Amino acid sequence: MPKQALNTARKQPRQARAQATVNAVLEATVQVLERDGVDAATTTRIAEVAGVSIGTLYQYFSHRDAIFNALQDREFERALALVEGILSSGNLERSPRETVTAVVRGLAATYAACPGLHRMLAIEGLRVAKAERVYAFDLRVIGIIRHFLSATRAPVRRKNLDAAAFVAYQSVRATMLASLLERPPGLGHEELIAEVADLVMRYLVRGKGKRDK
Amino acid sequence: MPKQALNTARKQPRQARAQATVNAVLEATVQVLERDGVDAATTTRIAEVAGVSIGTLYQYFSHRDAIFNALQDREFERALALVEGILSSGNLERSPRETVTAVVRGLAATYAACPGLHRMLAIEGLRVAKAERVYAFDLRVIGIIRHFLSATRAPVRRKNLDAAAFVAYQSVRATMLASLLERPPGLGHEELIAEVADLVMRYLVRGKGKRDK
Amino acid sequence: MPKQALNTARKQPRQARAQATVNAVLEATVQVLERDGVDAATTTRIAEVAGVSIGTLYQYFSHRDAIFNALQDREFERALALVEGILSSGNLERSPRETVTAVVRGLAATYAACPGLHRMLAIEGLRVAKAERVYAFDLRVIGIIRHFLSATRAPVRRKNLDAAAFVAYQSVRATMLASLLERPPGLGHEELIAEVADLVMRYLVRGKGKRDK
Amino acid sequence: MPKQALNTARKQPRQARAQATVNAVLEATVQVLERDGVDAATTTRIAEVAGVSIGTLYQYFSHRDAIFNALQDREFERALALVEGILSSGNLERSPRETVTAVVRGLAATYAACPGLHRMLAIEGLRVAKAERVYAFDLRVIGIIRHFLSATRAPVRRKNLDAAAFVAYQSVRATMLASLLERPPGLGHEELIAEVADLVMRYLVRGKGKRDK
DNA sequence: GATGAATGAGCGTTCATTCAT
DNA sequence: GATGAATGAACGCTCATTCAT
Repeated sequence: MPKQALNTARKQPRQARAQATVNAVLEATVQVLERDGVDAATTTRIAEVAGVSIGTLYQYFSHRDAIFNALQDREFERALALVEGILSSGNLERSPRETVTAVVRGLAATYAACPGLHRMLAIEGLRVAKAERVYAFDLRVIGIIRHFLSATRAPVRRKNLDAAAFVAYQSVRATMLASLLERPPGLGHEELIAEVADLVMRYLVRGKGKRDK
Repeated sequence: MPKQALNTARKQPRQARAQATVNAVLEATVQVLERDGVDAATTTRIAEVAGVSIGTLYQYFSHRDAIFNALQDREFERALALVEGILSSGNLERSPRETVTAVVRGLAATYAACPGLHRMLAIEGLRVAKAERVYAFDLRVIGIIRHFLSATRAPVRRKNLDAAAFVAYQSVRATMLASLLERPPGLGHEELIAEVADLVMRYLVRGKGKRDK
Repeated sequence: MPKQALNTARKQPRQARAQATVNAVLEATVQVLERDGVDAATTTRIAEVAGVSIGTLYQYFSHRDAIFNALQDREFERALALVEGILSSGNLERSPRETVTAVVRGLAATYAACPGLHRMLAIEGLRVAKAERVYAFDLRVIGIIRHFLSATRAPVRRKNLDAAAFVAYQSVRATMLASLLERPPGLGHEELIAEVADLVMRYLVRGKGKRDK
Repeated sequence: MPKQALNTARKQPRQARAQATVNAVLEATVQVLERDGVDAATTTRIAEVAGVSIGTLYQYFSHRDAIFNALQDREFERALALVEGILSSGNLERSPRETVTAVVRGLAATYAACPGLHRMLAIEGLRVAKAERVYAFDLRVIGIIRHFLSATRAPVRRKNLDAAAFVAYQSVRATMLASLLERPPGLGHEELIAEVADLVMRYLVRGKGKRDK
């Protein structure tokens, strides 16, 4: 079972050159997304930027959405790894606030690294056709959070851990993304992270206001 | 004060029939959005469902986006009125939790009334071209929330009211919309409202856990 | 036989108000042509500028081209009257150069009064559908010029008077219009008139160089 | 030096098939123009006649006008080459009348080869948007004529050579085109050429009446 | 495998014209 | 007569996708 399978990939890129092409297309897409926005991300443009012919592109991606899906998978995987890494048992000794802050900061950094990409991912995630994929991802995040909440020594306030994980995740995600795209004035990056972390902390953990250790 | 201002210069409906047409187009768009999703909302389809020729549609909307914009305005106005109604000074005597719950429930109801529409609104709101409109709306919501926070007798915990309003609004919005579109299992509607209300309450108000009155 | 019959007119405007409407439409068309060019001369726009509803416009002009045709008739009539006035027997005593210059200057003034209109007329005149109308007009001009050439006491050089009239007319017309629309530098208005007059003079009249009286 | 430069950035035809397609489109346009006139020259029709899909057409021409522009360039270049060839220094020994007649005849032949095309070119040339292109061309013709006038041994009568070139060019152009489109009776082709040549000769050259050698 | 020319369904939009009020 | 809301054929154009070379 390959760790990163393109669901709709036409062929398993076994050769190095093939993998290089796939990467080139993926990177090109991100680049186009960042530089010119969603609407510019046509297959022609992507192939062009990737330095590859449109025919070659279609040899590795059965249709345009497959590229977006691959990108989505990649980001999902990345986000999952991030969250999992921080919430893994090894960090159970850290203070809850530190842990939460680390997750929020990590997610914020992920979004900030390529806002255009995440803008697209957010748009695509809202299409009915993509609902399943997003939902599957959400379930995995929730699973991880849920597991952490039931393992942590911190006094968790919530009863319904699934609900808590969902609410916490959506709140963090939406707020960080919105702040990145709208850039509201009077809201510094660090301050926002602190606010969101506090939002989540107070929601999840009993008696853990700002001044508590 | 025009009852329904079209953003782009186009014929102002002077006859009753004209206003009916505008409404028909707007309703048709919502219908298409609900039934078939964003991608089906072509001008041809909308005109068809509205029982109107494409030419007529263009008499009242200078371009397709103008329809979406009108819908956005309508929903924005609706949401604003809702929030403002609940947070207005008349409700200062209510318990903070009741107030917050009312807002969350109201927003949830608004979204639930036409999820497809709000899905589209969310997508459009993510397009760079629409950033300004969304931002302007956000500022107004923030203003209302901010005003409430500084007027309420409840002990507000936050220092930066703008940040608090932004974080609270985005969290509520995203969570309610996501739950509507993804329908995660094990998360009843009322339970979700209670969770989100609690999230916001603990974040905003000092010492107001669930069991407090 | 009405002196100015609109060939495709729907009704004879017997009442004063009707005639006023026809004029308003015609003037509005000229205005739009001058201010915004040919492509802006839509029926809607014309009706708007004329202060008349589109329905009313169509009560006096069976189709858009009827407006253009009326304008063409009007300008043709105007040009014809001008040329005829100058070339009429009463002016036979004037020096040929004066006569020719007067015609050239008159035509130039006519074009300069509303370049946009004549631009449109030139364009329309090139459409196959309009060939007949232009041809009929040309025949009339040629007739007038021809008559003058056979009546003048000046020594006419040409044998084929029809050919001469045609060549002279087309040359004057094209040069004056082109200079108006392209405004070539280093070519003053008066200088151009003198040049064109000289072109025609030398072509038509024997031994009538610039320095001859 | 690209053999055929498209004004607007579009795929440069690298394969032989591509160049064939470009030619097919251009030829198809001329054909449509000749057979059915300007108004029939829709992109769909052109593609159809070219035996090519509409998409293919747009691979080589960024918009419909680009086709017309390419055709304009081609004809401009052709006319320029013709005039330049005849007025080049090698022909200085020929009698002026022969030279002028050659130019007039050449231009007449060019127009007669595809009247529909030149009708369209004339119409397009009258659009404000195209003024620059026409003007640029006119400047080039004028330059060539001017250069010839200052190099010829024939006694040139005009002082302002720019004006003379402009007037002469416009006269020839307009008369030849009008005669082609209107086909006035009693005016044979050769006779017209002789008339126009005489018009220009008498205007430009001193003491060179018909019977002079 | 790679290429890129070719495809065409389908989109948004315009505007001359009609006709119920 | 006058109005202007409604009409819809037709246009220019895009872009994901295919397939001969």
